[in-house]
Amino acid sequence: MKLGTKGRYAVMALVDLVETSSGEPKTLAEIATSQSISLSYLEQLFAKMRKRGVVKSVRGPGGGYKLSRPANETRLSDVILAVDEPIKTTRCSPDTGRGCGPDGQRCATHELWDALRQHILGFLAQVTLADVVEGRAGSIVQMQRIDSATAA
Amino acid sequence: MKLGTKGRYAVMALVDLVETSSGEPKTLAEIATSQSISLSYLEQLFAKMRKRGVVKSVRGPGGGYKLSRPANETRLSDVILAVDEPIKTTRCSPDTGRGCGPDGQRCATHELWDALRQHILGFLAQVTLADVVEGRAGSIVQMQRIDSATAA
DNA sequence: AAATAGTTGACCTTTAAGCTCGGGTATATA
DNA sequence: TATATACCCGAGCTTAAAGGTCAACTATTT
Repeated sequence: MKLGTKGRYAVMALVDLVETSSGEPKTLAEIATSQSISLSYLEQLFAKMRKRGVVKSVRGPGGGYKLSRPANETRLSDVILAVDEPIKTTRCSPDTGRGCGPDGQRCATHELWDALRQHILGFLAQVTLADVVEGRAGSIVQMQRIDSATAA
Repeated sequence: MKLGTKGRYAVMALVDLVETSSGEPKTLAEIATSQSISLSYLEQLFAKMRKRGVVKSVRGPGGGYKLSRPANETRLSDVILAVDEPIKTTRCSPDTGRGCGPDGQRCATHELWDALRQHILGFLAQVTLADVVEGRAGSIVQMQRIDSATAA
């Protein structure tokens, strides 16, 4: 997970795209102006989203971008994974060789961060663009401890 | 949320502390060696955790650090919040003035990131140090979509 | 007093996030 | 076929912050 500005800008731009949708593709220049984001930066973000199939592009005059699928089928996890690159929660493994020894303890925390990452992705996969636009993003996902023992 | 190395190192160090616990306080120098983390860096982390009440220190010869409370009552959210400082999911509000106009659209995404942050914290609050040590951190928290409408 | 061990804060170093620039390629209209 | 529009792409700059070190100090025990 990254959760930098890229993900934020991408979602903001897509929200803008949904709200002003009219069937016709919308140009990045318009979005850049109304959201005050650099055009070049937007181009990078949309290029990535296009590769991931989140949006479609129409070239030439009158062209622009459209969502590939309806807003209520566009998951935020797709958006974030498209623009915010891989992930890197651990430096273990064949990285620096530091931390994480061969003593087995390594995997205890390793497993934890994996679980957290999965959890975040799970959340984002449950929320769609439509949820965000319609302001119900905050109250859609519920969470609870499964386990019985040792809960303080 | 931050989720940098600080949080990782802090948890690793505390796991080490729990696993080798014997009632007696443990010195940072020992942890530094066995986890191959810089001593000075550890000192910074533990100082923060002490201020937050996660650990207690004992000074002088024979001194060191101990957990303030049992491992199964030490929540990871306390640890992370102690070492990984504030949070900063949005640049809206009176920051740069960019993004987030007075057009109301601002709060749509704003609310989303808040929800995500809350969700992450919620997760970390459900998992204790004991969970990590005993390797059950991965399968403790469950999540589901509440809402009925519009789920794709 | 002497050794141990925590405490503090300034400061250096490196990475990568964030953003810009300049040139290219496709397509639609005239 | 010319021209304007708008997407496409990759190199590269800049800066904030994350990651980590150093040195000096204070408290406590033996």
